[in-house]
Amino acid sequence: MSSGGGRDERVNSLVRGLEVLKAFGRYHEPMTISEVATETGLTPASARRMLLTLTDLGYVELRGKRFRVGPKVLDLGYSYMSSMPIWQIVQPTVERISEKFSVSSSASVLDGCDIVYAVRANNRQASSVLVSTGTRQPAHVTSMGRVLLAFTEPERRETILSQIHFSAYTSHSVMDIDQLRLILEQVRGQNFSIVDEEMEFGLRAIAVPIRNKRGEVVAAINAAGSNRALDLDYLKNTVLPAMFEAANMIKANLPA
Amino acid sequence: MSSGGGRDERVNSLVRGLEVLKAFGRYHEPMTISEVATETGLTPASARRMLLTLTDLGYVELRGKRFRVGPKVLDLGYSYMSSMPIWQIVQPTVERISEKFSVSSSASVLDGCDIVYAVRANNRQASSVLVSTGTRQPAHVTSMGRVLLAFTEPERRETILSQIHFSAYTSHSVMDIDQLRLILEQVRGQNFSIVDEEMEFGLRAIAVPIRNKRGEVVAAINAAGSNRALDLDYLKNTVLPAMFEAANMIKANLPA
DNA sequence: GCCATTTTTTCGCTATGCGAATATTAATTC
DNA sequence: GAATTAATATTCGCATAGCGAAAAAATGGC
Repeated sequence: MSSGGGRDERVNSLVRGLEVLKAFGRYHEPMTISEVATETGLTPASARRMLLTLTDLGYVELRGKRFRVGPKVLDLGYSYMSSMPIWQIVQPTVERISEKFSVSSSASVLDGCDIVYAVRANNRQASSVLVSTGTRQPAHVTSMGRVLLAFTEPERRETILSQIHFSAYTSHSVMDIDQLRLILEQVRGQNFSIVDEEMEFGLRAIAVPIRNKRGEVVAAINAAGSNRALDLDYLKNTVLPAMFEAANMIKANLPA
Repeated sequence: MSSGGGRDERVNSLVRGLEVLKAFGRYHEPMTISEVATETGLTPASARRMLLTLTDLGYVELRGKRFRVGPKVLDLGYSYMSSMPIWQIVQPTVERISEKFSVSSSASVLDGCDIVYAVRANNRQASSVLVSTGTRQPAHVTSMGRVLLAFTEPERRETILSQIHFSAYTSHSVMDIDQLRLILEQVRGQNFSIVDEEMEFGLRAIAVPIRNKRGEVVAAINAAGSNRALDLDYLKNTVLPAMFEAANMIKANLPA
């Protein structure tokens, strides 16, 4: 981006301001000016200016001495949901799957090494994991992440793989990049993925890719629940066909 | 904000950049530089700089000649959800209500003249209205909006009321500020609201306030469905007590 | 190929936003 | 309550960041 002309085409004040907004997501609590300054590396005077600007615009609210984000920031995220017709189609679909199979059903996309949840319908008996639009989870230990990685362009995939930080979320978590490559190859072959207790004990999930009319994988959809309730045969023989069907229906309804 | 000192404490480049982000929510489609420039009033050179910055940061993606927001913008909205413990408590609650009564159940807050949805659990038989985190609806014709307005500080409420744009969403919509004031007074007295086909034909909803430990109303929770399925007696005698109970449970679980 | 439009690049310019320093206020310690 | 420390608000000199205009290059439509 700094190529050519020697002049920076990047608006640094915007970068700094967004950094302040981002800090609220990391900190999880209302913050004072000083805390924002510390969290962002800005001087107190700069942090204050950014905060006052964000407050003026309504994205941040001042309560006493502390700033916190207000509901208006949801507008920024909402633009993602409203600008892509796919989510309007997927939303009722995950609701149907959730109800039909008493599972938690979600759809997500890949962003960096994470999946980002876009829509979700939960059956409470299925899962007590708190997930909402925007929730991130590490792609490599989630069913949807596996699907999305498997069908990502090879070069891009290798870049992502090289950035993965392997952690033992459970004792079942994949910890090795070569093992993960094998898994993804398998996923590519079978066109679905199953993850069993790799991110969370007791949780089993199955995911399939959502393709657009050009055949490109644009999202993934899953069904998840406790492994006690979701027996593998049931998953493969009953749930999976319905999910392929759902993915095809979504594809059929996507604009060209 | 421009008070004192004669110097503007507002960072205009941040304002402009956020204006560009906001434009994507309005436009609902991928945009070219020129379209962004037109939509925001910036010059093409400025619009380009903002777009390149946002792209560099990952919030916007360039596809061919068009820019569109990427899933990373959901991080910005997510900071709202993650910084307030209330939504973690409310999420399973709305799921329970939705399942128990075969309704759509949501929670929202007031922002300007709108309610902004924070969490939702939908039963597809109940509602096919597409709502997700961040969805806005006019407060004055929604059950939750009525509750939130009723319990807003009087001065603030009058300011909001004076900004309401009365439209006939249906033939039942309230169209008069005095009538609305009467309704809100009633809501205050009974501590719940029912809205019947005021925003959407066939839709009936009931809402109660969620209070924090200090007794302040901080959100509203509702149950909604078709007026065919949700008979008024059932709503008042069966659903409403459960909602009061839910609101109390949420309050009990909120941090001090 | 021609023309209109859009995008990209360049660059002079100034006002924007910066950080340092100081004043004021608030919080903490004894 | 007084003294001290920390945080916030304000001021201001300054230089560079970001601007818009203009030109060059690229693209799209006929």
